[in-house]
Amino acid sequence: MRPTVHDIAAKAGVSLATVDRVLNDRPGVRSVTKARVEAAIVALGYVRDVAAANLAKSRIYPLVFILPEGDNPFMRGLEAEIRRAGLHSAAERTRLSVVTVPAFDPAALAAAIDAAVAEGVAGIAAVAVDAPEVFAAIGRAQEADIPVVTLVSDLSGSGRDHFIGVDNIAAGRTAGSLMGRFLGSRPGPVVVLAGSMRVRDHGERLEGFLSAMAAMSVARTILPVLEGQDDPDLSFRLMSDCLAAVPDLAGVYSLGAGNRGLLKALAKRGVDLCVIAHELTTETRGALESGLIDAVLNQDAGHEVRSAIRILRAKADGLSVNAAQERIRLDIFIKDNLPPASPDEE
Amino acid sequence: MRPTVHDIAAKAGVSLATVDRVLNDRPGVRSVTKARVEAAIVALGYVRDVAAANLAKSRIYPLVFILPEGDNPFMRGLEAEIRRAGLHSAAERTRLSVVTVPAFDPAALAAAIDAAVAEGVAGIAAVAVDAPEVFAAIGRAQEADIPVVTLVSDLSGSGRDHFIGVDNIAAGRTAGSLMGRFLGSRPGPVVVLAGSMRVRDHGERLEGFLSAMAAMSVARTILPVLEGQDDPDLSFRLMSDCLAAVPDLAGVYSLGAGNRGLLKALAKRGVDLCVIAHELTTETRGALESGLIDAVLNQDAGHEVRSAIRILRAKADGLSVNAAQERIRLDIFIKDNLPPASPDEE
DNA sequence: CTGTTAGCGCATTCAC
DNA sequence: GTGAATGCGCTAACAG
Repeated sequence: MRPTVHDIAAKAGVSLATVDRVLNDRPGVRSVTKARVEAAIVALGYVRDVAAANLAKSRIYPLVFILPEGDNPFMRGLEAEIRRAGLHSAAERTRLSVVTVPAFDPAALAAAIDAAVAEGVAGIAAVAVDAPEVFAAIGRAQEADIPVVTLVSDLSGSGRDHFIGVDNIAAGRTAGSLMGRFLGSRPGPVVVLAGSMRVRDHGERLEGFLSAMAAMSVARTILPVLEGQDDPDLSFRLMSDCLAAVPDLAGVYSLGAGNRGLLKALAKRGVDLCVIAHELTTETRGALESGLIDAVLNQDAGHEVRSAIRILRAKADGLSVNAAQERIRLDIFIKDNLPPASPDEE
Repeated sequence: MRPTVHDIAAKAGVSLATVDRVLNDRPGVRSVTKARVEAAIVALGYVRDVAAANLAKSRIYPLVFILPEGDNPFMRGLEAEIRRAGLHSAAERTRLSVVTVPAFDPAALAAAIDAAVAEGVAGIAAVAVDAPEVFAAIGRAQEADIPVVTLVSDLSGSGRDHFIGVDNIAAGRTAGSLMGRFLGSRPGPVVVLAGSMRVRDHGERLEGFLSAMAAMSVARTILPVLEGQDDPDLSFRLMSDCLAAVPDLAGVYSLGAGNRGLLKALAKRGVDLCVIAHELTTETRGALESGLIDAVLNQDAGHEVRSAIRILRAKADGLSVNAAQERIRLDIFIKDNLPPASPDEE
């Protein structure tokens, strides 16, 4: 049988309450007593039964997710995963809520973080925007002792406890490498369609892509980046203009969420390009199946949500996290390794 | 507050014991009483607190993993993941053990299953071999009411409760598709290096690969399959002979665990082929980084182990499983999206 | 500073 | 058939 608090109380010659105090390092224990108890703990190899502890505390963890609003399919998919995770939240003693704020808007994001802090939530997961207001708000959350994780787009250097998402530089490199191999010796320039350079993930993907393309044996022109603000109409216009202006275009790397506009422009022109996009959504899945898109780089939203919950809970309890399990992989999907469609993939 | 057994007891006008009886449908309750309790349960929207239930039961779940022995790096990596999961097993009230049996040996596998059943374990996870003895052994486990999941290689049609692994036909198709794109218009035949057709995963991968190659616009000769028995020496000899006999060989698909022998043969010849292999190990990772291998298809061993544990526990408790979470993805790794090396990846 | 006591939500004897 | 009482491992009042 595993040792319990009773065993360590007996071994140390103290009461349960005292054991509990040193276990949760609460004040009110003489250092000698504390030392004796700690000795007993290591001697017995005690490890606390978290389930029992939570039962006794009957504590619940209100967690808030802050996402950009709008029709960004990946973000809406993330939201769906959060709601789905909410169904099982009872078992994990968590209560999940979602707050949406205007995309690429630092002030709104900062306000949402402050509101969550004021509410006294047990943890915050937010899709970061790279701006001083957001830095400051995260700092205030830290001071209030509320763990914060960044989701999808990081803000390292801020006080965030953890980043949950892919290595976006590597993602860009991967896109570049695949683009190079798929194009082979075929000539023609390549264009990058982004959302906004205000979010770090887009900037990092571009950086990785450019470096991979530069390292290719076949030199290739990269046209100036199109910033579509993740907006379907703007993305469509930018892409249409580009297709008209550059008849020998060989490839497109869509590193943001402008895929709807991109696909519309491509379909209209009926050109055969090498297209690499991000995030598996109903749109990109369909385009992959029809051959309009050659590869999709993806981060698993379900995995990210579950990871965020586990990490925020662990942080709230002051526990450590299993880094290997929490690492988010960069999935490469082609037509052939597409997972079966899930009902609410968006 | 969530409703508890007390609430339902009060509402139904019975005692806790009776509530418990109907909750775990144990005998000894008049059908009228039972109906009244069940009405209260749905009326209150009761959902059982699993943590508390397990605490009260103080039950532990002995689970056994049956793997092929030998120096198959993927299997040893799987074993490492099981041991790693064992460290956290306390929290999940599981006790994990690993049994190894000779590879591709149905009788040994069947005997190991029978032994586990005799021991009275709570669940069995096994890498299946396609043979009647194994079918029969799985059947006996089912009769003893012990859940069985197949790991990595399936045996559908047997009574296994679940398969944990990738869709191997899709894996083969993916390999074929990538091979075709990477080779482009480069001429030359392609060869497949397999382990044994006695395990279904190898057969399925071959099937998928052939169909994808057949569907390519560029017709390409596929040489007869080399069966290396996942043995480094035999794989090395077969590959060396092939390289000598086919000077214009364009590509290799290694669908089993013969990568060590393959790489040795390739390094010796210093040829530049398109090589696609399975499973990310220290060897394949190194070869990917050095450019000897172009792509690695992988199934995440850690994910598989954690999934097996969750599923066996759920089955043992008669609970349902979240299919989406348990689906094992087929990872595509190229040089650029390689995850950081973990200490014990093997 | 330290100990006693009473639960958290559920399962399980043992009586009736 | 049904109910009362006890405990799983831990936390949290409340006393001393």
